[in-house]
Amino acid sequence: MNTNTRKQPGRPPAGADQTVRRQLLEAARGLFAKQGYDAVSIREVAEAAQVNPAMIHYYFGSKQGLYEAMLTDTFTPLIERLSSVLAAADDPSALRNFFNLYMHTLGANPWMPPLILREVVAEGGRLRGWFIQQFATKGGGMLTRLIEREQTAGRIRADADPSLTALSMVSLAVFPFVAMPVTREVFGMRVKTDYLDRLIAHTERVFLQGVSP
Amino acid sequence: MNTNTRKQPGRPPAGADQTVRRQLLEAARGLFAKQGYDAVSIREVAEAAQVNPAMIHYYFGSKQGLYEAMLTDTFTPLIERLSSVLAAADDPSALRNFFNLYMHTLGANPWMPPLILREVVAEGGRLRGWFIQQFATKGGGMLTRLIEREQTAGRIRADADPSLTALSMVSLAVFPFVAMPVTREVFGMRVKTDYLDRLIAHTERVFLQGVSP
DNA sequence: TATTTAATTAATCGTATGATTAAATAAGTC
DNA sequence: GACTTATTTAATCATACGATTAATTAAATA
Repeated sequence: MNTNTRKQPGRPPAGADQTVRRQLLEAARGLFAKQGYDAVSIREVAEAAQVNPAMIHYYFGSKQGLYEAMLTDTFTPLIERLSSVLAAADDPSALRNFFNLYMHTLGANPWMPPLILREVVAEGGRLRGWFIQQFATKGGGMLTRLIEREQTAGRIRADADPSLTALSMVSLAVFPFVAMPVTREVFGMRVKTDYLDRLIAHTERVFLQGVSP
Repeated sequence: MNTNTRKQPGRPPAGADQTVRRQLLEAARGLFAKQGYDAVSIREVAEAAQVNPAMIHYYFGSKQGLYEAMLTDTFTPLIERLSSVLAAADDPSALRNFFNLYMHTLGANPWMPPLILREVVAEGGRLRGWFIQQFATKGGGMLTRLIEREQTAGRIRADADPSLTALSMVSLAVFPFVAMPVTREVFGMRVKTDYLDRLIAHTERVFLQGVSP
């Protein structure tokens, strides 16, 4: 990918993209997602990005700064896309659309599930508060309201608790991805090209049928 | 709890229980579950257990030794109980029994979900291999076979993929617990005494109805 | 051309950590 | 009572880590 000569000291030409900054963000995302914050040293990140360790402090101030920059850089687009889908939730296929976008996004970005696991779900996750504000209070509340709307429309049985129903939906949609490496071995699943589609179709049906009147 | 005088140097009386060892295991379980392996220093564990840091090496050889001892001490009983329930899976309520034991156990031992998250589900979890061998290959295979049996009995629709069905079941049963601190805030759930029972009843119904013919 | 600014490098600092050791204490063993 | 064994303590070691600094390079600016 990087066929140019190695970065050399000295002021870069005008209009140059900050490739070093981006290399650091990407290396950090991969390593932090796989090993966790504490287990990764800034020296490792620098080596993976093929830059000098001091560059981390030059661009991000500290290890913590690099980490937080990587997190916002990673999750902001996801949050925005999900929110927009949930916002346009008037049509009857909104639930199905949400399922598809959510699961396809997770499937297409393999580093997302482990990061969400560490930063949102796990105890002491640094993104939990931010995530709850950004997505949950907004998106989660919207998800609950979407389910209530589906209930009044008669597509979801009326005696189901909306919050618990939303939780079931998220469970079905998220867990298969965060647990993918385990479930593969446990249930002997092969990674075929159509696995993701079969998983989504199956999950969608289990949920919709499970909460139908 | 510990009203006796502080432990003093010198050989203990015969038949004395190794309280220091047990205190270390319990302190380690709480801290490691909450903060993760790297974030916890042996000095913290020793302080929480009110013993000298060198005791960790005396009893367990190393931090790693303490950690692994704590993990086996914690998960061996769980594995055994789940396996035994899955083994006696001839009666028609086996699925319901599994749901109840599984979710009640997780609900009754709050340190289990975060530990499972870190050690089994998360990338690089130290227990993953062992867990897959112990529970998954055995228990997971049994779970899949149980579902196949339910299919031939006509209680689960025949066109459902057994592996994906097992995955849906585990998703519904596990995720609410590992994500409990988040979902509480996201969906505005209050921790009432009957929350666990309502959660189990709801989840059980969503699954059974979702996979019914 | 002279000066300033942006980027990169190598070297180093202070600290927290896991680990180890030798000494001290007290019960068991003969 | 001599001495062996089990447990606890305090002190110390080596190291890896995050962080900082001063020097170096080259483009921008004037």
